Amino acid sequence: MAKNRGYGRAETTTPALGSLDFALDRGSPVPLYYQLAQQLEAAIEHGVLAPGNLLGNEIDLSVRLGLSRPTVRQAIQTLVDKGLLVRRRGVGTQVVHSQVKRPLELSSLYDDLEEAGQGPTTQVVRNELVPAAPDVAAALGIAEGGEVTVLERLRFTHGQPVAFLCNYLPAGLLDLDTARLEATGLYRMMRSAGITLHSAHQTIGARAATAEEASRLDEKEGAALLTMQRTAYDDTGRPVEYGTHVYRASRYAFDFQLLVRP
Amino acid sequence: MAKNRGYGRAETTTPALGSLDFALDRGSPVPLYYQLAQQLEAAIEHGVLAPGNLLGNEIDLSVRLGLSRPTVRQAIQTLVDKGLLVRRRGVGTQVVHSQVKRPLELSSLYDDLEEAGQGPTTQVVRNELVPAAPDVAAALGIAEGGEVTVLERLRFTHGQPVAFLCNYLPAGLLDLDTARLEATGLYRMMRSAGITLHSAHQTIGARAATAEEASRLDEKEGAALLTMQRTAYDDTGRPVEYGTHVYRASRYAFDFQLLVRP
DNA sequence: TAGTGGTCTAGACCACTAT
DNA sequence: TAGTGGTCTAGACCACTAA
Repeated sequence: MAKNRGYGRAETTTPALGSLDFALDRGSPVPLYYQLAQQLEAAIEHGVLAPGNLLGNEIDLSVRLGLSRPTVRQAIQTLVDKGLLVRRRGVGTQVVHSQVKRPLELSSLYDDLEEAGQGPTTQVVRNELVPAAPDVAAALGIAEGGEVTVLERLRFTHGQPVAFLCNYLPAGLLDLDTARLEATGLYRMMRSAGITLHSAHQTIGARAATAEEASRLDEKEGAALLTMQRTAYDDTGRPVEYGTHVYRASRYAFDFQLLVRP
Repeated sequence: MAKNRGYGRAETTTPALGSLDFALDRGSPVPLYYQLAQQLEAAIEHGVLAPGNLLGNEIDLSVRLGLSRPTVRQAIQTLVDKGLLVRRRGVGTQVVHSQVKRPLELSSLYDDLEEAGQGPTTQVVRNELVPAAPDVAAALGIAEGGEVTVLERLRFTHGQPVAFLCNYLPAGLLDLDTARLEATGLYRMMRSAGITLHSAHQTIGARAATAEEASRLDEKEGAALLTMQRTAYDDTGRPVEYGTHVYRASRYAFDFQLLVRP
């Protein structure tokens, strides 16, 4: 009995990849497996490798490319991790039917808006050192009453307010120049300060706007707002930012791609 | 100049791990790297390996365990992928300071509620075959007007409505028995039918409740609701489900853990 | 300079899938 | 049965970090 579904599409189409030539540069500092992965990804992106296409077995590939099998496997694995390829024992490696574009990102509102061509601007409302409230202290792993930077910003696109952002950061983590904060996003400033974000915990909810929020965001009192709380961690697992954000639901929604880890 | 932050914690604590003994069973069908990864994870979970602890270099580890270095690396890599360990060239491998519990999940409302001890129940409002509307057809990659199953459910906890779920599935994908749908979740039914979810695209937003939604969810008209649209794909990338969900913001919020892929 | 992880090789055997 | 990916070994050299 097939454990399978009644609506089929051909599992394989063409063996393909025969004439595909990959240019590997052994002199480059870029790892060989990475060069291969990039070129495979480009081939998939450009449709040279169509969904359902088999990639050919790893041994042949490694011989043709003059690489060892583990190296080829490493290249393939990175694309499997990205969700572009699927491996099936006894079958082969094939291009996933429907592609996943953004595997997952710790999204930055500023980057999101800029990418969407929304020309974001920022107005810093508050930027000072304060003693940590209990929730902030807990989120940042700091003693209650310890110094933290509080940052309140209004974000606009096309002159319209989109969100009110309140963030807390460990004091001294970063030079939070107000002018730079208005010219770029917080995450970009952290990145350029050598802080690499690694993970985050997010809670997304909704509620009605208070009178104050309504006036700040140019909504009516009681309008639906989207809320997000986020704690972000750097690559050693130290909390580097805790934020409470409020978005106008009429102008913003969260959009992600999820991958299920096997 | 240090690219580093002014609030420090010691980078390393104890070399540790000296007496930690791992039991590897070569007769087991479970891969060696996986056995090692599990035992390392358990040691971290139980605090035997504390945050900041160095793991000792890979060569020594492999000698001590009687494994080859690539096998040990593979074990470590899976934990790095999970966000439990950090590797630094020239430094070593250490346990992340603040741990990430759920790296990421394609969350199922039913499972979420059950896990939270909320005893979810479901009422199937509608379960029939209909021709696909344009948006549904586009999401499922099916011809417009083609047959799809439409499923409308109300989900409760403690007798209170939490969400109204509307899902579309390719016709014939799954046997959608109403009784089973009321006893369990849709994703569980898909999983037990051999469909392995692989990725999904989600949009989360908010809006005010319409009169109809308000009466269904026991809210007032205009109350803030949390909305989600999701298209889920199986491991070959075929869309297997498209859904439009509405949650009572007063009773539900989305909660995730995000990992940034390097 | 010594020690670490990052990359790479050239094999081997096994488990699973399809025919 | 033939072909595939999954796992594993025992080395090698390099790039980076810290002292």
